[in-house]
Amino acid sequence: MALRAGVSPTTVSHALSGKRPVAAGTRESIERVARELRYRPNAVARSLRTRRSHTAGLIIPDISNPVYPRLARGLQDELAAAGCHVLVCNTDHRPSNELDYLVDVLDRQVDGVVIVAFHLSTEDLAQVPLADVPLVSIGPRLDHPSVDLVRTDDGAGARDATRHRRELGHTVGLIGGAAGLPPSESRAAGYREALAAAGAAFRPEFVVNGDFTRASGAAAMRAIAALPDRPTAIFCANDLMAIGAMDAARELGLDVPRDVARVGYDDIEAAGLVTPALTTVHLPADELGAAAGRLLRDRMDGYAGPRREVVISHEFVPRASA
Amino acid sequence: MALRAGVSPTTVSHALSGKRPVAAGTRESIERVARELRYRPNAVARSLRTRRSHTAGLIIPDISNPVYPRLARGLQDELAAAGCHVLVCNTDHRPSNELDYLVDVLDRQVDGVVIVAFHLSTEDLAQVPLADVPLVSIGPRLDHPSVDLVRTDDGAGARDATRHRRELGHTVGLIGGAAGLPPSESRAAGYREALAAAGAAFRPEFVVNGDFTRASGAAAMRAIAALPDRPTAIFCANDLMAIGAMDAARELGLDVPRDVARVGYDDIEAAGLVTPALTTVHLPADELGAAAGRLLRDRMDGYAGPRREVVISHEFVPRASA
DNA sequence: CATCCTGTACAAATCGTTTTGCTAAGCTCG
DNA sequence: CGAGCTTAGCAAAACGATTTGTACAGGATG
Repeated sequence: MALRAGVSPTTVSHALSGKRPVAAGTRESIERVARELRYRPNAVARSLRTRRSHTAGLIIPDISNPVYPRLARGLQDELAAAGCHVLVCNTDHRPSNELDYLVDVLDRQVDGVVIVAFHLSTEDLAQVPLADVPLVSIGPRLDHPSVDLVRTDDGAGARDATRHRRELGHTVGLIGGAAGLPPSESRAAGYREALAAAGAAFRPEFVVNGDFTRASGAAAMRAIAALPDRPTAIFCANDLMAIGAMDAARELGLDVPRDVARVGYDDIEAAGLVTPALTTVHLPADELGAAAGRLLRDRMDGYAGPRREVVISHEFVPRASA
Repeated sequence: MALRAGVSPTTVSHALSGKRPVAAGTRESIERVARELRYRPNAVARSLRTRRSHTAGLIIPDISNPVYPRLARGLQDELAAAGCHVLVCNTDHRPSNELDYLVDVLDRQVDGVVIVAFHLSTEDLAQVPLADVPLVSIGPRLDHPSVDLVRTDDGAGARDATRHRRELGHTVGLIGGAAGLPPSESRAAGYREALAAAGAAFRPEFVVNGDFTRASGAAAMRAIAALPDRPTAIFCANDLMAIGAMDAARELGLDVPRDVARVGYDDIEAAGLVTPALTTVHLPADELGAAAGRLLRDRMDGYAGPRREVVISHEFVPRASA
């Protein structure tokens, strides 16, 4: 490029970036040559020198889980405004992948990372040379000076859902998520709190755990249906399990929602499409992604203050009338 | 790193890559220092030198459209085997974005690109300095020596769907997609072909176009329902519109599927969850992504033969009995 | 006229690797 | 003992940009 324009690389850089003045004639001729040659600066070389890759990493369990595309989109839209692209990594819930992918994207000199961590701990994070790459955790709290947090109050969402069913006169069971995962724990905790607040007894046999899949929700429902006095409503830790529970209830000849009212969590698209429509707690995935993007952008723009925490409010979405 | 180990960068590189023999003692001491320092080679610098970024670009309309996460996942799994990460770009169907993002990822020296192009033409592509970066088009055929193609036979899928309804004795209408888009055209063509093959008249008033959204499907259904002798079945160019059509039919007091049988296209998750379940044509998005990933990998591994074309077979999925 | 300033463009260093060519030392073998 | 081979490691170039310091010319100013 510089050769063809008959000037030094320095001048080309200054002409195209405008960081230093270049004589009008020279600049025009550089621009002309650039156009003729369809010159495009090599982003890798630029990144090496400037230490900015205009790339962020997004580490999630699985992009084909319907919650994450919305989250990804919220993040991407926010970062696109900063000319930043997103590298998407699926951990498939394998604990080691969270750390491995984090290190991997850091090797690539990303300008920031957003992670939905199910297993990564503050101690794991201490081993990672984060340097001053900003990181946003969506969900769990990670203690580190440059790690911000975005979360929803899942416990409150679960409380709302459970309370709502109680107020309609139901006894409420729980189909929980996989044990040990943060959303399982907080949603189960909210369920218990709502029962306690209402002065209702917690009945361990009303609680069966699944693993967030539709099939596991069906299996859990079959287990609960077999109880001599089963609950009349079920709060499920996510929509897919609630839909699975509905599958099973129907197979067993139960009427939904008369015999078994369900409440889900997440508000995936299918929640509004099944019949009867699924009452659920809306998880504003796009807002989570967008909030994470904004926190990242602040840091990229130089924010270096204390760690921040953003709580995105959930919304209870009553749908079926029962 | 080299300083701390007391050897030259050359030796470090050889020791860690194994490209040239290094004395056992030296290698061990380098490995020890690397471990102590948690040394990780800078991927950007490496890419600059080796001209391989271990990154691919994926250009799609919108990751939050439920077809694309599956496609993305298929691609990512295939490329992960080659240590390749994926940069996801959403064009939002804006024509200029397809070209802009393509150029953008090429600037970043990606090792390959997969694009679901709705507007990009062979001529547009000729302006892009592809060099020898492999590109896979999912859908439309783009003429260029290093561009491979993966597609489904949408026309055949549409024919199957339409024929099936005809054989059940229905008159069949069409809710098409946005005019000018490849899937709209081929699916509409398949619809006409099936009618022609059955010796049935093509009735223009039975065809209303939407834009692939649920709301547009509902609007189209209302238009069709207003006809004096409306068709008894509707083939919709995608599932979302079919679900929208069902919304509208119900609002109008029509029984689904007795009064209006619908067939969709894509087989999104919700298709199996609505009641009655939606008969549809399964679009194997994950296989499309995986096939694209394999074609890319071949090229990265040195394949330089003629352009290839892979057709992924669709599958007709009858669900509602009507 | 000497000095200072301004505008313009270049040279050289830098980012952190990989790659190629080379040197030096040690060993083998006729 | 010298030619030839092997082994081990380094120097330097390269990748393609950005950044900083500097040189040179010409004009303004005292």
